[in-house]
Amino acid sequence: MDTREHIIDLAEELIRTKGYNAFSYGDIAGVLHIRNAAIHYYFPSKADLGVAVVDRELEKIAQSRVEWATLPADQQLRKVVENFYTGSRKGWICLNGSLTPDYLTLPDPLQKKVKIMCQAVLDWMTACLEKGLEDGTLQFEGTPAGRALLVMSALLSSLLLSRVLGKEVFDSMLDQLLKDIHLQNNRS
Amino acid sequence: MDTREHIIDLAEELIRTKGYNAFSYGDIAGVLHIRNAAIHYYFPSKADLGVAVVDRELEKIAQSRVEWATLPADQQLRKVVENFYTGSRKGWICLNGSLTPDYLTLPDPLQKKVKIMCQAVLDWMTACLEKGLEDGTLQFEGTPAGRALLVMSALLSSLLLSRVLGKEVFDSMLDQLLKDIHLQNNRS
DNA sequence: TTGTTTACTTACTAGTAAGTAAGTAAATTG
DNA sequence: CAATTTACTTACTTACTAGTAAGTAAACAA
Repeated sequence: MDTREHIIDLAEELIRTKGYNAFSYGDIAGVLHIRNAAIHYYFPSKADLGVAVVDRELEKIAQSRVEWATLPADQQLRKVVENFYTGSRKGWICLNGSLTPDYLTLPDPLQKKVKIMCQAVLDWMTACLEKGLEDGTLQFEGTPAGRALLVMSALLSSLLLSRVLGKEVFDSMLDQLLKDIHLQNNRS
Repeated sequence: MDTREHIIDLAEELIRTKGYNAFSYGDIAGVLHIRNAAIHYYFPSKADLGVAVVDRELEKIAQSRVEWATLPADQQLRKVVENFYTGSRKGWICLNGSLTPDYLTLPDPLQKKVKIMCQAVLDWMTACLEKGLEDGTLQFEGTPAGRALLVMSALLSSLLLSRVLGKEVFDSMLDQLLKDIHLQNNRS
């Protein structure tokens, strides 16, 4: 019954399926059976709505980091992969995969948030890989920071490409990706 | 002086910087000092223009495959990487990186072309990695098809992420990526 | 009970989008 | 030379878009 949260939910879905520039307040209003102006009441500009979506994602990331902090690195990674698997089934790409291609067209405050979000994901992934080396649950070539970029990149692209080329692509990519860090893929 | 080609040039630039949904005929008309309707003369609908951009890219891919066919696999890959490096310097992402996130919003004929383009890049990359195993210029874990997905993914994402996080990201990713296929990065 | 805030709606503006129809000057063709 | 095609322009329509201003019914607070 929380209209504000409903709006953010739908905005996230629209951004992750159609992209920031391809959705309008009308899309959301239609589903929620309210008027466009009601959305402007909560989010005066579309930029504000975009920022709210990214802010909520940033909170989720921060929460997960705390919540999973005590788990071994391989289990943390499995949980991340699980999230991407859920997205893939729904045909949703990740926020970074949706917002970074449109980066140059985004309003300034949203650009800043996207930058923060990218860095947050990368930092988390780097920390996770570092921990994996320490607790012995992961092994890979190169530095944790460099490997983190490739892992992030593969996760992002797996959603983009599997939507176009078919879901097998998602499994195939994750299989190869996890082997690169010596993590057994227990889905395939 | 070939207006038609000029229009495709600009459309490609716009798609690769701002995205398909964020550019208009007006953007192109303004630069070329012609009217919107002149663009409709060559490309009746925006879908036609999008298709023309992808078709030209498909031709370039086919041409390169033929032209480089006799080169060792590592040299072929270096040429591909060179292309991405050029894109990165200009802040252009690749067509797949731009069009796959918007996939669900694209007009049907353009969706079909994007699918064909993705598959063409993937096929070429797979063939290239296979050849690398045969001619001994490349070594990697897993199958050529699986590795090709990761290479393609890393190239695509390197452009997306380096625009947001800084150009160092591009170098860092390519370094790690090339090491995974035992190809020395002669740029860093 | 009165005043204020919350959560909207109605009605509107101004701008931009793709796309079309009709006209035209210049080049090309028969 | 006449007819036609090429490469546009002008002028327009239709459909959205984000965003705003003013109003309102219900809930809440003093």
